[in-house]
Amino acid sequence: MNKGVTRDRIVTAALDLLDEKGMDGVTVRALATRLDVRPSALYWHVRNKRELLDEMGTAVMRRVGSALSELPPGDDWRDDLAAFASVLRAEFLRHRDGARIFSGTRIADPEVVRVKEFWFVRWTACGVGLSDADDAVDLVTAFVVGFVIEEQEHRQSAETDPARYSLAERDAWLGGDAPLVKRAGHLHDHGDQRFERHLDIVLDGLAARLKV
Amino acid sequence: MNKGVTRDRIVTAALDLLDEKGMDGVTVRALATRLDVRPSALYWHVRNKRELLDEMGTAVMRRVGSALSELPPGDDWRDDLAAFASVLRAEFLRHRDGARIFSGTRIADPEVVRVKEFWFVRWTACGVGLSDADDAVDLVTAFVVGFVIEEQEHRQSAETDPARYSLAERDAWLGGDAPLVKRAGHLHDHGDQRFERHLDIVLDGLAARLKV
DNA sequence: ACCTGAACACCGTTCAAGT
DNA sequence: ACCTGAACACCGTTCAAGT
Repeated sequence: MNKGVTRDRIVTAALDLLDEKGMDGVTVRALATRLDVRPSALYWHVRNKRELLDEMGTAVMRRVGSALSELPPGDDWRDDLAAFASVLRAEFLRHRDGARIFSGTRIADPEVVRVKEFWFVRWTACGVGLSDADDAVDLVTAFVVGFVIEEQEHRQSAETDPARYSLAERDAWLGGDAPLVKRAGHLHDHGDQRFERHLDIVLDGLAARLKV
Repeated sequence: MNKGVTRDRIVTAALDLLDEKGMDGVTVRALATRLDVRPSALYWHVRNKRELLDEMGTAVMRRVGSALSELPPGDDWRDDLAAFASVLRAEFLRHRDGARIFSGTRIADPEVVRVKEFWFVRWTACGVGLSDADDAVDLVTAFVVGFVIEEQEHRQSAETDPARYSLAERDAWLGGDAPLVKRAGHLHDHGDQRFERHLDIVLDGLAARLKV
């Protein structure tokens, strides 16, 4: 009944492995075991490990694309970009170290490209310049990547090493020479509301350029 | 004369190895060979590979901190953040895959913390709220990380696989269904001027919140 | 204090051979 | 067409033993 090791099954199993064991756990041999097959068998379906990693990234980006195309179109570029940012973050958060691992992946997946074309058509119709529109998508992407890398790093090391991000430990480590940095640490929030706030700042900056 | 394998020499050699061979080339064994010593010897100086990686990241962040403290202080928060962004990008660019590898690293290095305190003192004196100031530093950091990851990914695969980012190949791949995406690709620039432009957008967004 | 030697339990990848 | 078996050249890490 395991007859039928397809490229798709390999990629799915690899993503499961990533979530369970982390990046170091995604080995060709562990993958083979999980698919009930010998390691060398995988090389019939996939050229090498690098190609497997690319395929995993593509799968994630495909999800981003289809999640976006199922969403009702926003009222303007700002709505569209806000939706894009949220969906991208959500898909990164689904997988351990998702932002770091999948950020390099060619975002030029067909699904995502189709959505982008759709945006460009509507935005330029509203008077937004094409290269400004292109800048906007890339800038939001960069922001989300950077934000979620930090977010996941923080979450994950909070699990494995709770002391590392405890405020008390931090205060002690900082000593007496940095009172404002210390106070800022206590004001620091996390999660969705922080993301929305920072995203709004980026979109505010874009508004200055994109407005006709 | 090789008597004296210190933690510092290990980290320096590891960074050299990273630049020459890439991330996969940074192995404990290659490092030992380069230091003219047996692999197990390194474990006297360093707990494990993870600790070595952390140490590499700390070294990079220390450079960011000292580069900043040697710079003349800017006129306002915007100058300071622009300088920070440029220095951070420059240090990431010094090392292969620098942004991806070192982005997770505790930025809470003493040197960097000292610079941050200095900023906070001056900015809050100008009426900027402390938590806004903290947001600003983190937001700029996230942007730089995201921007440079994309930038390095692009540069490096342009070296190893020139076809991958050729416009002609891209146009062919896109087909006829995405004319705007295709045109946008031709308008797309790279390097310093792109960075400065995107950074300005982020700073514009921040200006709306930070101004008294 | 600092390093070697030898071992252990792993890796990714290739390729002839099987079915 | 799809998979196994066996091999190759690697990994990180531990630990007794040397100096």
